[in-house]
Amino acid sequence: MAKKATKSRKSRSSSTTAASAYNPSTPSNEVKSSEKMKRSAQQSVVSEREKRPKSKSRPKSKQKKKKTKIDAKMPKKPPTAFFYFLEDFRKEFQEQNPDIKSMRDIGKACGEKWKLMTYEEKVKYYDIATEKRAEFDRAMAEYIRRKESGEDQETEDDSEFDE
DNA sequence: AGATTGATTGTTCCT
DNA sequence: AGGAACAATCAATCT
Repeated sequence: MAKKATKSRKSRSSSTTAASAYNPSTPSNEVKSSEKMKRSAQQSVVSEREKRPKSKSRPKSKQKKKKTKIDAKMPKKPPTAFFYFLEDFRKEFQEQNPDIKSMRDIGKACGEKWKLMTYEEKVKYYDIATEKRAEFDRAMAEYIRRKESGEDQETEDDSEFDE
């Protein structure tokens, strides 16, 4: 039933689709207002964020490492629904399988179960991810704004204290 | 000791 | 239309 949750993207404009499906209490009005702005901001950020350090690090694997601390100001990609499910599933999984501590094994178990889950169950996590992305977009827009406004500011007094 | 990998799916962007 | 890449996490592995 229901159409496939994997509606692909287009979430930005119709992101409310999935959410409204099970939660029709979410009016979509103001969204259009910012839609324009968000789009512009996003594209701008993309250029910046897509600056792939080709020489810096190119993992032979697909998933490159996280090389931590690159741009703390840059909003990282929000976790997907699956990741939220992982966070929750991990707890139970560790309780049931205290022997297994590696995320690798858990990930496999999660992936397997994830596929077994129904749309209703998954939609719950999809909603979280959807909202998170909305916030992410906003954070990104602000990030760009700040960057364009004056990146020179950079007040990092709190950071260099403890050393 | 610090950096990196490995594994999962979802989302996103670019070509 | 599809592929490439990255998102969290933590133990294990490598240098």
